[in-house]
Amino acid sequence: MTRPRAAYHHGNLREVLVETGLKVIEKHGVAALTLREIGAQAGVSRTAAYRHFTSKEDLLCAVSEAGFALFRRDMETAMAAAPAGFPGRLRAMAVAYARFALRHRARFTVMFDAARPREPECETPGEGDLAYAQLEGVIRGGQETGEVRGGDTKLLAEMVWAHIHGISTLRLAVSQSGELDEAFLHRMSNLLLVGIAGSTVPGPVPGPVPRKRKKP
Amino acid sequence: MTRPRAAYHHGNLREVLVETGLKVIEKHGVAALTLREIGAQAGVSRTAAYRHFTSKEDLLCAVSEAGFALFRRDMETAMAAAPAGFPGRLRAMAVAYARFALRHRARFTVMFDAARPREPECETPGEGDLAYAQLEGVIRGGQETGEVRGGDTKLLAEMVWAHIHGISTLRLAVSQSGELDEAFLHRMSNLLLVGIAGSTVPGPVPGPVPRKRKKP
DNA sequence: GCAAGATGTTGACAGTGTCAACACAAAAAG
DNA sequence: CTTTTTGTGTTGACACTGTCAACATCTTGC
Repeated sequence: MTRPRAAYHHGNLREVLVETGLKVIEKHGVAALTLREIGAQAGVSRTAAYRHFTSKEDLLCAVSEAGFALFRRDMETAMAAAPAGFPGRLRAMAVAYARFALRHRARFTVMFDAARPREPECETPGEGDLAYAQLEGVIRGGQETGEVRGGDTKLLAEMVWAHIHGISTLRLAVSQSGELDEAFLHRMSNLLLVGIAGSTVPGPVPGPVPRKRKKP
Repeated sequence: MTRPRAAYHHGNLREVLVETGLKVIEKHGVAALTLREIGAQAGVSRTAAYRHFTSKEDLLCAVSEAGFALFRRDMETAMAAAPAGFPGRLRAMAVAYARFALRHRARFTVMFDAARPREPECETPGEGDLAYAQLEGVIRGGQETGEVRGGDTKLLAEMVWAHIHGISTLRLAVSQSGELDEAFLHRMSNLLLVGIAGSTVPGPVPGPVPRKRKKP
C-alpha cells in the first residue's frame, strides 16, 4: 500500500525532513545543509532520508517544491485581497512576489537557485507552473478589458514575470534586512503598468515569437 | 623554464587556476568543481591553489570577478557599436546583456549565483560596479535628452537592470541551447523603452526612495 | 654566496554523500 | 493465530572533499 496518515515508525517523516531541512537552510544557509544534520535535528539517524528521497538533491527539490506551494498560496491570498481592476491586481501580485522573496529568503533562494543541477532531476511539475499560470491569467484579464496591449499573452507574461523576479532578487541582494520598500515597489509596478499598457511601440518587431515555457 | 612573463615556479599560476576552474565549470557544472580537479587539469597538485587563494570560495570569487571583467568589456564594445541616440544604446545594452548570459552560461551562473556566501568574502569591488555605472550613464543620457522621464536616476537604473537581468536568467532557463531569440529581445527592450519614457504615471508615489546600491 | 621568503608537494584529518548489510515493525498471506 | 513479505530506520564502510601542518624547492635581495 501507499502511506497511511501519520502511522509508521516515525509517523510522517518525509514532511518532517523537508521542514527540518528548510529550518537548517534558514539558519545557516543552503551551503551548510547536511543530511546528517537534518537527521540529527529530526531525531533520526543520518541515512534515514534515503527511505524517502533518492539523494540529497532530491530532498532539495522537495524543499523547493514545498516553497512553490507556499508561494502560490501567498499569491492567491494577495490576489483575493487585491482591489478590483487590472492595475490593482498586477500591483498586488508584484508586491506579493517581492514580499515573499524577502520574508522567506531561504525558501526563495532554494527555489530559484540557478547553479544547481545540470539536467535537473527536479521535475517541479506542479506548483511552479500553477503560480505562473496565475500571472498569465491576470495578464489575459487585462487584455480583455483593454488595459493591456494585445498580442502574445505568454510573451507578455514572461516579460512581466522576469521583471518582477529580477526586481525581487535585486532587492534581496540590496537590503540585507527583511524590510520591504513599498515606495520602490510602487514605482516598479508603475513602470510595469506603463510598459505593457501602450497599444504599440516604436520600432518594428521582426521574426517569430518564442514558444517554450518553464519556471524561471 | 616558462616563457610567459612573471615566472616563478609555474609562471602565472593564479590566472591559470581561474581559467581552468572556469573550464571545469563550463564542462561539468559549478557543483562538480573541485580543487583537486583544478589542480590536476592545471598540471599542479591539489593544494597548490592555497598559495594564491585563501579558500575554494575565494577562488570562486576570482572566477566571478574575471567574469565581470569580460562582461564589462562586452558591454563596452556593444555600446561602441550601438546606433546613436538613447533607444539604440539601451537596446544594445539589453541585447548584450542577454547575449552574454547565453554565450557564457557558466560564467554568468557563477557571477550571479544567489545561494553562495552568507556574508560574502567576495568583495567584488570593481568590475561589477563599473558595469552598473555604465548602465546608469546611459539612463542619465536619456534623461538629459528628455527621452527618459526625470527623477531618481539610480532608481530607474535599478529597475532597468533588474528587468534585463530577470529576462536574461529567464531566457537561460527556457532555452537550453545557446540560441538568442532576437525577436524576443526586441520586444523586451521595447517594453522597457515605453516603460521608462512616460513623464509620469497613474497613481501616487508615496514615501522616500531607497539609497543603498550593490551588484545584484 | 646565502639567508629569507615565496611557491609547490605530500601526509593527514575531520566531514560529506552514498551504498550494502542488518534490525525491527507493520501489513499481507497462509 | 503464525508466517512471510515489505516498508522503515540503523550501523559500518568507502571514496571523495576542503583544509591544514610539515617538508621541499625555487627566486630574490643583500
